[in-house]
Amino acid sequence: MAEPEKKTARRRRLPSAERRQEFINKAIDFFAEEGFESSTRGLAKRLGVTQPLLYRYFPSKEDLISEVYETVYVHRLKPDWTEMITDRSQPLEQRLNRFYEVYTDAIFDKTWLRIFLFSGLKGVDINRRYVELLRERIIEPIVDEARHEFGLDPETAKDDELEFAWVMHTGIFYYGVRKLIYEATVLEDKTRMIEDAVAAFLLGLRRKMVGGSGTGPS
Amino acid sequence: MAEPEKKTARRRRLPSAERRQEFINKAIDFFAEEGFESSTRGLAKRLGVTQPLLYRYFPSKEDLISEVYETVYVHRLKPDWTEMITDRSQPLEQRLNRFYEVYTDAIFDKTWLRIFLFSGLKGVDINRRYVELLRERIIEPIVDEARHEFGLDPETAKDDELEFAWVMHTGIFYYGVRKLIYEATVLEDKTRMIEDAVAAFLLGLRRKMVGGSGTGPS
DNA sequence: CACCTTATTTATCGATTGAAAAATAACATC
DNA sequence: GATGTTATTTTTCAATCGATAAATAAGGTG
Repeated sequence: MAEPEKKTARRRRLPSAERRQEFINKAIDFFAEEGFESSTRGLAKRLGVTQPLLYRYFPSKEDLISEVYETVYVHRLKPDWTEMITDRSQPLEQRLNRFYEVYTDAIFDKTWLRIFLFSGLKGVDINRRYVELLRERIIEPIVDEARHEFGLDPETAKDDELEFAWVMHTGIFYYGVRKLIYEATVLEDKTRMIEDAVAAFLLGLRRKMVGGSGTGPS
Repeated sequence: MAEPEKKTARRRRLPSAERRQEFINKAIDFFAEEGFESSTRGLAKRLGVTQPLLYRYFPSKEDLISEVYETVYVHRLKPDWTEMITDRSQPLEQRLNRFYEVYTDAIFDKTWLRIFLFSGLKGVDINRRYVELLRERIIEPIVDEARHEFGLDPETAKDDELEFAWVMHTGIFYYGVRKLIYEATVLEDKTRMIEDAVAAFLLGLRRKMVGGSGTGPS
């Protein structure tokens, strides 16, 4: 009465290169949701293939994870970010607003943020490299441009100025974390959030660099 | 020739209450370092006891983890934080500087930050509750005090003002993450970092609330 | 159609996991 | 010092882990 029940599952037999990339892409989503401690069997199930097949394409789970990191981080890197910040044909405030609009469009992605946070907690090397890259290509250029704006020597950026830029940057960054990771209620107007942060940053930086209006109401 | 090799390890046989608390306290450090996926055997080894003993005190690994969360979060809660912010006998800027000095002293701890970040990624309920508590006891009071300072109705705090306070707050918070989790080089002068952030926050907020000095240099 | 390559599955291994059951020894009390 | 309680260890189990070896079938080439 029961049907013949063909046991052997259909095999799609994709060419190697595509298959490999498909595995990596879906592994990114999988590990971002479940964490890197999740099993290769769970991943294979989601992929619709058997678990040993993964080992045809990656020598070990760790190698697969490395490729996940590499792909995730590399794909978000836009080399023209620095140019957006240093393009003096526009006012600095406008440049920063535009940059953070674009930057947050790139990284405010649930998968990316989770991978970033996971890798940071694990002390993975690529996370450190990314943070260093941020400093070189974003934080330092921002402070340099601000010093230029205020007529100071760009070469002598102070540590507290860089720190101040970090605080603004990570404050904006964490808006995405609160929204997409903690799923908290945030201001829906992202542009407004950025403009307020950038404006306060420049106000505060000018106060630090060239003195100026105090803070108290008196 | 070999010595008698007494097999049975010495047993300390601590009273139940102390033992339990000792387990929780050391479990906090253990899971903060190794992550919550680490084995109960690894934990027992660090505790200097056998693994099944853990199950005398906690019905399951998950129950132990819950106690870890509870202990970590509860121990950091200082109910007088709100009072520090709302004590109008001092200028607001001074209050905020003092509050963030104390607050960061409390949470800039490698173990606490790691547990917080882990629990956030896992979507644990207590993390959400903590963030909501932050809003009620810190973020909203800050904005209310600022509105009072600028002669506005404290009851009509706008969403963008709360968001702006969040950005400053999380920017300060992330200074600790960069230093203790990413082990990045940060400005050693924490007080300076706080003062700059708070000053810029108040400058920016006054600009938002009552208008005032623009940002551009012209 | 025959043949070869290789993508994929089946089956399995040893290690490790959370957890339970049973044995044992430390301590309190009389 | 005998006795009962219970903290602790020893032993063990079933499930799951990453990984390997062998069997199988899909597809290309002649």
